[in-house]
Amino acid sequence: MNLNEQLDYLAKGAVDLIDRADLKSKLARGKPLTVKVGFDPTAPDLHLGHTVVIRKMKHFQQLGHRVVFVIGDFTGMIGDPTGKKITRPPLTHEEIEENARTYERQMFKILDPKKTEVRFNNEWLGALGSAGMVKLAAKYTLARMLERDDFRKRFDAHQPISIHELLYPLAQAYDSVALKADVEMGGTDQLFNLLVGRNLMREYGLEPQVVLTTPLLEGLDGVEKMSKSLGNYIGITEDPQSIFGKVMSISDELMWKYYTLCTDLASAEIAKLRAENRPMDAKRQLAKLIITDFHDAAAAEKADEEFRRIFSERQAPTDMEERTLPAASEPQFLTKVIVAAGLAPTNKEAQRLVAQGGVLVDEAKVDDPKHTVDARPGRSYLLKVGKRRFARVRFE
RNA sequence: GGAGAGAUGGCUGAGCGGUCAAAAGCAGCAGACUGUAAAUCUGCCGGGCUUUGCCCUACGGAGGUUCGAAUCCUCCUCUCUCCA
Repeated sequence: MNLNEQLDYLAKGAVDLIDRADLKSKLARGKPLTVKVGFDPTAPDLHLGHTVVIRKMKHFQQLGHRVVFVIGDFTGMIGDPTGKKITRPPLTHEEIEENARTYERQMFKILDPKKTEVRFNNEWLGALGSAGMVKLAAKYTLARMLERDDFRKRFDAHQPISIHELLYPLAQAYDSVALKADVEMGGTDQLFNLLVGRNLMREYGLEPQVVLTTPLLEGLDGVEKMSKSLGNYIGITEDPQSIFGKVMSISDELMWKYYTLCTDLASAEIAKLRAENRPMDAKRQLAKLIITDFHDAAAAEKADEEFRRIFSERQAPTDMEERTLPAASEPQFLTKVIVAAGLAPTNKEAQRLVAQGGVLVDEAKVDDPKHTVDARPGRSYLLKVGKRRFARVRFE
């Protein structure tokens, strides 16, 4: 790739790039750049939303640059100010180690371990001491801190801003100083913090880092940003079948954003796919690409086949859970069997499902909530509840 | 320190002392349709019970008034706003 192609490749999907000319001149030197991204040590379960920036890290790696994955064990004590719960109890050393290992396990599905450095920012921030912290704080002013949107809003609204919250952007910025970062990346919500890094580096007489922000990825609902607490996420460690299904469940419109942010396809290729106007095929392809990243191509193919089998052809999956239930001489209510097999949480729910025609026993619809099944030893049934819950139950 | 507002089902948010298992929206689930677990439409959406009904639990917590309270009173806990 020539210089401009490299620039385009790295800028794909980015929201802010500050600034392009700086990045260009850094790249032009032909030396590996230090690319830094910080992660919160308290939430080590990565999902597709996190992969947006991780994928961008990979792009830098592909071009031969050095990527530093900073685990904010020091900044984690402060917690990025949100105006809500502020100070967090510090994690123990063991917890941090454990979280770091989890991070590594997950992010190396995407990143090249050989080109990735993992660092903890307590290494240099802890060493600073209180005197060092005061010196650091002396480099910045309140007025500049209030440029940050949420600080400004809280200040204007007379809501509390604790002093230590002001330290967070500074501490994060100091990471860039300590690492002599050439580039720092983060979500769009990180823009202010990243820019503080740029300013602080100037204060320390270093060449300011380039700032690149990536969009926040909407979750499966297409509205809220993807997050574990909202349950609208695709986890990096999920099984292929679930990932496939979840991808298929996003809206046709949202799919293109996922293509841009969660695959390595070039913008032109994505535009071409879109022009073909075969959303289902495009979405299947997307699902397979994502699964290939976290598992492998064979798993992706298998998930696709299973999906077609179950939803397009409405057949039972090839391998499904088998549940053994205690036999009884008396016939048992189907609803109870459904609950016992773990296909519905409560009897009431099972009744509803049956009444609404969502239950098939051995491929035949049963819509009588009082339906009973023979439960003598050796009897076995294929249960289908709703579109995607299957189990074979056997009475022993 | 003082004054005031509020706490309702996963979330947002209505609720007249009885007709409230509690409006509405969102999320979720099911069905229909389909090109997908897209979109759209319809239904369901605390739990138990061999169930056209009965019984539990539920409106921040504890008491009280009442034949009857999410709705009234008292105290407590928590959140927020304003004044100092």
